[in-house]
Amino acid sequence: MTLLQVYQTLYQHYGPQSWWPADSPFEVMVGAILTQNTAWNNVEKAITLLRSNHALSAQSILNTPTSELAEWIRPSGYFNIKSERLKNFCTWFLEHGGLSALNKLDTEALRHALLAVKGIGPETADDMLLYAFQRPVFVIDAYTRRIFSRLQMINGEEGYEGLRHYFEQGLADYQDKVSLFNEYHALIVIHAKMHCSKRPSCESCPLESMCDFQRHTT
DNA sequence: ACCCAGGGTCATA
DNA sequence: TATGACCATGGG
Repeated sequence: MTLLQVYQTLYQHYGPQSWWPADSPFEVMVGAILTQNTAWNNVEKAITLLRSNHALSAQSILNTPTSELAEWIRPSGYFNIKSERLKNFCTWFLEHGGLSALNKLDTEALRHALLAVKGIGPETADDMLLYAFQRPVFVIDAYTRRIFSRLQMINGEEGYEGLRHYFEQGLADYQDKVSLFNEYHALIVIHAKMHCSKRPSCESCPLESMCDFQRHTT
């Protein structure tokens, strides 16, 4: 079983996902912070509140008192921490000259700069790199670990960077990596919600024939 | 009432 | 390096 075959199976079953659901790259990045360990449904409510308060720009977020910002993003959970993280990110964003200036950095430099922001870890940074900056970076999340260890393609104990390299190397021959990685991660998330959450429903799962789930649990 | 979600930081050993 | 505690809402 290859990474490309798994991708094709998911794509044929679920179709194109056209991620990331947002109106602008900046909104992608805000969403990436708000969705940390949180259901996307709750993030949408928070973003709607930010939009209705005209707080979907770096400057307007920084102009908002942290306590008020926390109220607006309350539905996304962890609202006190996340309001701090949003402000950290916005300060960084403006100090680096905004989107156009950041886009001139190469991918490694941009990734390093993102990871220096308090509140942005590897997955959040890679969400931003792939879905806001269109860089060929494969996003690793808990679903990726779960699905591919059940497929016995990884053991699940690898570190984040190790897994990222595994996926990026395994798909190195592919032409349009940004589009492929974009769809692939989206398909992993959609598929996991349907079939591979911590309470799996394996009936009519498109990966059933390759999946090892029963042997793992019994 | 319990489990989980499109993580990350910090203190401790 | 590797655990554990903590953050907090809303849907199933």
